[in-house]
Amino acid sequence: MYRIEEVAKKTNLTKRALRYYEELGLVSPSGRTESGYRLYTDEDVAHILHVKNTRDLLGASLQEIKEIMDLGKRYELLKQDYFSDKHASEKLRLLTELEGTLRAQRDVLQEKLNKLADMLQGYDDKLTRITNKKRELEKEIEE
Amino acid sequence: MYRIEEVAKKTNLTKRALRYYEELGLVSPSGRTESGYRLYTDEDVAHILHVKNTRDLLGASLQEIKEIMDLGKRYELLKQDYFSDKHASEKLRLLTELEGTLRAQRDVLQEKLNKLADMLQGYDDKLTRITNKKRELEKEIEE
DNA sequence: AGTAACATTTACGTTTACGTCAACGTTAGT
DNA sequence: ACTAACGTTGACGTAAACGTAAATGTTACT
Repeated sequence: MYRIEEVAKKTNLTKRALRYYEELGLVSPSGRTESGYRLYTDEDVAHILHVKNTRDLLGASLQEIKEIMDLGKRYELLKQDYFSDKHASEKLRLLTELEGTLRAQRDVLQEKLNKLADMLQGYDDKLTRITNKKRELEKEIEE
Repeated sequence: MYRIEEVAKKTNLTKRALRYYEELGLVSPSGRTESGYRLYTDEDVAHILHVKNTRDLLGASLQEIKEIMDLGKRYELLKQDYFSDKHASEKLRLLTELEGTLRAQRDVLQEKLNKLADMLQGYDDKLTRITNKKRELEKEIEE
């Protein structure tokens, strides 16, 4: 179990950001000491990193991230009462909703991936042009 | 030449955003009508799209984007006085600086690309698991 | 036992990236 | 010639994502 500063270092977030994320209901430490210090598990840290990646890579707002995760949690809850067939159709509905949003997110990611690849190619082209230019200049100077 | 609303539609930015970018020195319309209306060329639009992509994909702040582009412009300026060998070493210095920042940006992009690919894989896995689960549930309901 | 380094909550402050009027001029269609 | 739709420049407002300071308690070391 880690205290907040450890987690801040591990995740490269500030302590304030961690508390803020908790305030939004995005991440919660698994426990507290008797005196009230937050205690995070490795699992908590992994979760935080996932949130951070979603923010950085998908470019989603913290609210959006929360909504995605709440959807997942709602399903996990339903999953619990496994043996109540009564709720099978309800499960199916939720699952379909979850599938929809996930597929949408996936498509956004795919789109970003494509654009990123293009952009990277552009950078590489520019870099080789610069390298050539540098060689030219170095020759020019030598003389 | 397009007026601002056209450009807003083409780039999927608001008119306010376009003016704001201009205020920051990020993008300027190539011309104005006699009465003061902004006029953008296709080249301007392409530039704006590049800025937008850099913001969305690299996740850079508008200030950072400006700094990157200013560096490029500084080089373009030096490039102008092509025949003054006197400045060859100065060119080389600027070029090396430019190369450095570009390479850094490239590495960030590469890193993001890798993480994005991972994340995408994660989504796909989750989606196939959900699809299976749905099939299960559908069977269960039929009976 | 003292103290430096860590933690807590509360609350106000700040930056970025625009949104939203207001007051006013321009363009274009009928 | 009128009017709707578009443009301009201020200038103030705002949401998100924290930063920062204050007041206070806790750990841990010497």
